[in-house]
Amino acid sequence: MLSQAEENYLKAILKLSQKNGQSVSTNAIAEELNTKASSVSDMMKKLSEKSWIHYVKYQGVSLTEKGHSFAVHIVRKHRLWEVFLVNHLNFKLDEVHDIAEQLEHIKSLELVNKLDAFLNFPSFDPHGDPIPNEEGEFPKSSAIPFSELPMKSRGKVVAVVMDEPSFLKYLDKLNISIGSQVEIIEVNEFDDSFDVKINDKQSHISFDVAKNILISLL
Amino acid sequence: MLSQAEENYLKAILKLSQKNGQSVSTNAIAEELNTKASSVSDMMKKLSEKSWIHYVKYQGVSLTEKGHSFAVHIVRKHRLWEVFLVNHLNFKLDEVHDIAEQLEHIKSLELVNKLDAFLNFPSFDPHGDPIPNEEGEFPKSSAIPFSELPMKSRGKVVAVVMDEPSFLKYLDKLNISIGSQVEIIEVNEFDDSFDVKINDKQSHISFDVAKNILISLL
DNA sequence: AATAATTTTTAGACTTATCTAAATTAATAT
DNA sequence: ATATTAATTTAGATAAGTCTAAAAATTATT
Ligand SMILES: [Mn+2]
Ligand SMILES: [Mn+2]
Ligand SMILES: [Mn+2]
Ligand SMILES: [Mn+2]
Repeated sequence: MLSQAEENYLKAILKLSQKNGQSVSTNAIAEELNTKASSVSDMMKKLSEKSWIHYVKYQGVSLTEKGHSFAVHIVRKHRLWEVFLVNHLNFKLDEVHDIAEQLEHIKSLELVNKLDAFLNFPSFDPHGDPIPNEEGEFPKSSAIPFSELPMKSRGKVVAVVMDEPSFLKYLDKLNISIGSQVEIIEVNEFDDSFDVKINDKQSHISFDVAKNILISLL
Repeated sequence: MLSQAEENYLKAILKLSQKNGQSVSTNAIAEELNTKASSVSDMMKKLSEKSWIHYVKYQGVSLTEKGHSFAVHIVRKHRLWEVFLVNHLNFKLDEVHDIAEQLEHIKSLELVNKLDAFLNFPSFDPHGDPIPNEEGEFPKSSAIPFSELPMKSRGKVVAVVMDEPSFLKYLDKLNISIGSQVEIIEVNEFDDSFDVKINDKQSHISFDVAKNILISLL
């Protein structure tokens, strides 16, 4: 069974390899985890012996298939807990990361899947990051949060992340429902809100609302 | 900040001193935690230096005030998580302990209190064990689960642990509400169910129902 | 291609938590 | 009161994870 430290290393390697592609350097991992390069070297040797990563001295590391799917599983747990904390315990967006950083290490497959069901199988976390399903598959990339819709492009609402009645009621008021056509007209920098078109009618929505609406590009 | 190991030791000491009163022996702790007496001795020295326990060599240990209230806090977390797992994630009674054993170590006062509120400030966990409040006070002992009402004695329903609509509806059908007079007539060993009187009318309830109804003795 | 700068690894030390085996203290029985 | 037994502590090892400082390898620069 993986230690908490080992899990954090795997997650860091996943994050860095997703960002920069190819193999990940010792220094990059050290920086990501606020530790020293020498500690990373030690750990890489260990993870490599256990076949979680491919490691050639001085050449950087990459995840094995086994390592990759485990790292994805930790990310899944992290993001599901964040959904719980924000949607059900009323935490603010900026308060949940550190707690999820701990909760992601709780070991119980049943717990993860029951939590997933309880949350209604969300596809994105409160920060708009995609949540892999039980099989480790990320939601189809065609669905993105409204808040990340490219300028000028049009999209169709395909899902809603949050299931709070008050939120759904508010969407109703905004005339947003599954299937609505949407488009971002302008981003207001100072509060991250958006001037938008909903079914060709001009409207205005906050970032908090936009990130909870999933769009498929047209 | 306490390590997970230290927290488990404090909790074990609390549990043993609640059961047997007075000071707790090295061997008792070792057995409770499935470890060796020598490991316990080492840890006692450490906890004592940090003022979590009173420790005199060969004389056993007891919690300091600080140690006691911290241990109670861990118990609080453990039991609140158990309520969440059973009432909201549909875990069975026997499946939650090991998971709560991990969750109890998550560090965030805000999390505990928000969870408490989300669960509606329950007084007992799914096993019928009392849950201390934020101040570390256990629910007044006059309230006990129906399932622990002594034979022949009568009691009054003062609270309901579970807040599931389906459960409340079922209580309604059984004619049980706050203030109802209840009495246990007989315990059916093979399924732990009870023959009872509710407002002097004979009825039958399962253990699962009985443990979620809080009684104050008349 | 040789040198300098940077990155990475190794060597050695430290902390936490655990163990086995031996020594010590306390409790019990003669 | 001694001797025996049981409980507890100490001594010495080990494993995980981290660190600093030094050595080695790689990369960049002249
Ligand atoms: Mn973490
Ligand atoms: Mn997130
Ligand atoms: Mn525990
Ligand atoms: Mn319990």
